[in-house]
Amino acid sequence: MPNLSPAPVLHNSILERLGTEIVQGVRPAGSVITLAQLEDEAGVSRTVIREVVRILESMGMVESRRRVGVTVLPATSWSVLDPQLIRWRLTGAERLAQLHRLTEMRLALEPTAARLAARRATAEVGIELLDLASRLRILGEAGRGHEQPYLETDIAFHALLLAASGNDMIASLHGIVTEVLASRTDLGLSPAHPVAVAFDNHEGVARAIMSRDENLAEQYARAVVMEVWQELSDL
Amino acid sequence: MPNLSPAPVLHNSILERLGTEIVQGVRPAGSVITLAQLEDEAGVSRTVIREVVRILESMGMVESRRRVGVTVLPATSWSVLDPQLIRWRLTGAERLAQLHRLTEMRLALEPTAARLAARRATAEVGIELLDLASRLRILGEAGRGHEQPYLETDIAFHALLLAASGNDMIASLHGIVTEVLASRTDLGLSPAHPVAVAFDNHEGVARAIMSRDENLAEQYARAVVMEVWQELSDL
DNA sequence: GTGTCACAAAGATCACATTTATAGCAAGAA
DNA sequence: TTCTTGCTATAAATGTGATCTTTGTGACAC
Repeated sequence: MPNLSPAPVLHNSILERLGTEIVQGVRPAGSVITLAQLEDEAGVSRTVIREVVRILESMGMVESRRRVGVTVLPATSWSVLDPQLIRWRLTGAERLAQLHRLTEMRLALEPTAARLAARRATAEVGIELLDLASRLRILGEAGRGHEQPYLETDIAFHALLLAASGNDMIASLHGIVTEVLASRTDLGLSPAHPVAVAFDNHEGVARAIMSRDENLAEQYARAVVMEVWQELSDL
Repeated sequence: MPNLSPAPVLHNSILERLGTEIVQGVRPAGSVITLAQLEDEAGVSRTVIREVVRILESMGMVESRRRVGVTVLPATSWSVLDPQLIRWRLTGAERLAQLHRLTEMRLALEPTAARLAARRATAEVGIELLDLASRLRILGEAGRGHEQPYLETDIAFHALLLAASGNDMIASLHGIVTEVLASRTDLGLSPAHPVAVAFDNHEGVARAIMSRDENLAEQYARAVVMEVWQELSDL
């Protein structure tokens, strides 16, 4: 697992603070603050604050104007697909809503990714997918569906599927899948014994891709996500 | 139309320059440059350069390390869904490849957006969608399919559709649709007289949403995007 | 309303202190 | 010899602070 936590440079921690504060509504849209205020609120120098504000600005979260200050922008203008922002919105009160949104994104992406993969994936990738799918079955049938290895295998399967789409925009969203799956386990929603049809669906995706059956691959992938989607709707 | 062009502040123009240079391969992955070099290459002060590098860093395009300098990262780690990066990749040699990627994203998103809209959209939104769809028919049958009003109506239709999904992550991707449609007209691919089935499909989406038929809405939306997808595949 | 004027705050530059990781070299062990 | 291990010099980012310039806003006068 790559180290996702950013280097312990000053501006990163400040960015993290400000970002989460905005997301959680501590600093609501329309609220204004000057660089000088931010400066001594955080107890750092001008330069650091400016760099942080610049990043937030490039994410559409704030706007910096002369003579006015730094204004928090409404959520409608945020770059909600930015990985950092995705993470921030998974904390606090927003978490469940965010999980819903993310799962809907999966519902859109994974079936299409499977379709594209059926068209483009190499034989090796197909084998790898099938291998991961059968490992899921083995772990699941052993009653280990709620443990770390199952989660990791699941993540690997879906990341590979998205990558196999051959579209880097789709592949770049593997972080979304990772967050959803991890949160699911985290919230205790992952059963020790997953239903058998889940294994069938995963293997179905892999087999359909290997036999280049685009429609079937899409169907199975949809079934996989639908299961989680249903589960989440009940909450 | 909101003003998308950034304020004419110094760091924005430098950002634009550096960003496109990286995207177009002028600065390949792995290439290293120091802040000092960038500084007098661009002829601006250190502060400006630092802010630019921070933004590129938050987009996963460069990495800044002590004692080494600023390293360009491989495309695999870029935030390819960042609106700025999307625009950059639509310039130069990357353009056609980017259009393919974007269309594939549409293929994933729009059918699901239609499905969600059928579940959630208000009656007003349904009416508005149908209105836009019939305007498309009127303009198209009048042989004005390649003109600006048609393009604008088309963009409005799809933006509203994505917004009606009720998922802000999906809605945030309307920029993608706008770019694809605009490029299509720009490249002269939009016929003066679009095929009649295109109007049927747009209206079909609107009507299915109004009658809350999720499956039908998804099907029609897929048909709409498929048409463009086919078209683009022939290039 | 319309102009203009004062000023607050961001934008930009500069100089300098601090930190850290790399590279190079030296000494010792295998 | 060759391969570690450890030290050291130093390049470059990181961080601080002071200062000047620019511009948009609000208020005041007309």
